[in-house]
Amino acid sequence: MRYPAKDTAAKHERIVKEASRLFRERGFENVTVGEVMKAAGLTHGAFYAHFGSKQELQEAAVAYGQGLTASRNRSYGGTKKGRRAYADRYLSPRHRDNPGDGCTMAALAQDVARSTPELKSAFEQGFEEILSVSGERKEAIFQTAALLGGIVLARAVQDPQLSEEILRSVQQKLR
Amino acid sequence: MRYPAKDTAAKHERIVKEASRLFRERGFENVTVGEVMKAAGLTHGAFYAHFGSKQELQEAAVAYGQGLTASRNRSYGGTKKGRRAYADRYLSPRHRDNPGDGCTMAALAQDVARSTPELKSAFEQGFEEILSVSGERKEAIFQTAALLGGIVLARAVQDPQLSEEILRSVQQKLR
DNA sequence: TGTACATCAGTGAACGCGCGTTCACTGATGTAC
DNA sequence: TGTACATCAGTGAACGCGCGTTCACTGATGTAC
Repeated sequence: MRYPAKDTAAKHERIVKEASRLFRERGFENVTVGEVMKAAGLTHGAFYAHFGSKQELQEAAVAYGQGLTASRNRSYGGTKKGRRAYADRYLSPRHRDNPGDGCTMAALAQDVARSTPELKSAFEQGFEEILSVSGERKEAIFQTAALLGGIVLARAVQDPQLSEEILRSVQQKLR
Repeated sequence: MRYPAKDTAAKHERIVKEASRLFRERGFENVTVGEVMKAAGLTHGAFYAHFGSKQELQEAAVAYGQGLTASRNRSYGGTKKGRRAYADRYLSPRHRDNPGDGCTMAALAQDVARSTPELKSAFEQGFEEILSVSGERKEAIFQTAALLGGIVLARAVQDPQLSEEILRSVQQKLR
């Protein structure tokens, strides 16, 4: 049957949102199109009414996720104080343990690095937006790298104490 | 037919070595058992004479790769000067463009983060070894995070100029 | 405003391919006597 | 030292499953008159 045109955009956005969350939680390869559609409250066949391929969804999801991070950054401002507060939040156990709600770069940067130019461009565009709201450029690049590396390491080790130590060390050194 | 026992260990190591390289280049999910075995000069069926599963190979490959990084770190020493020289090499275009020969953490940390406790343990053990040869602990953790974040970002963006800028920025800030 | 009809988002079965894994088989090596 | 035989790394075909994608079909919505 034909569905209300006014709902289409909302459904589209729901697909992107759920995809972004699931991809951040598990990576592109470990999330199926079917899972994303189910999370969005639809069946898998409908997917191709919204996107040409899973690859396209990845691009939309990365762009969306980078936008979220940019918004979050913006709310802290580009001052030294703002950056420090952002760093504390970024390097928290809560962020570490909830990649699905967290930074897209911290969850998917390596997958993006191995992927297509289109996906890298989506990543890059978001990264530039993040830089543009984070104060002095070189400083912002460095802080992003340190934060990213810190949380990635904290997520990759098994021992909770070591994980905490990593978060604390990066946090302190960044002050 | 039965094969010379003296060659078995060498073949085993070749499998791990090629797996480590291929995984670093493309990630666990984008490398097949068959490809690894072909790279090692064997057919895929023989794989299960060496490993119980692909998962086990991932663990061996990460342990091996982390060992390589530890050796490299060791050769630079834990002095301030050594760390700086290491950082310059780590943040080079050459390292960025050759993940297969590069740091395992920079290539696979996010994949490890999503994987099993066993894999995280292999990663962690190597990380501790790296720390143990890198001078003052907190300093070493921070530097590792910044280097990791820097190269991961440099690999994930599409524009070569931005990529260079990221490498340079992290390099300079780390001095 | 009412009526006929074309549209197209969504459904769910099916397709086809690739991958991890299994398995029957091989035959030189290593071992027991 | 020689001989009989068991072993097992390696081969290559096959299996089974999951996934991305396709497709025939549905029927309320939107449109033309």
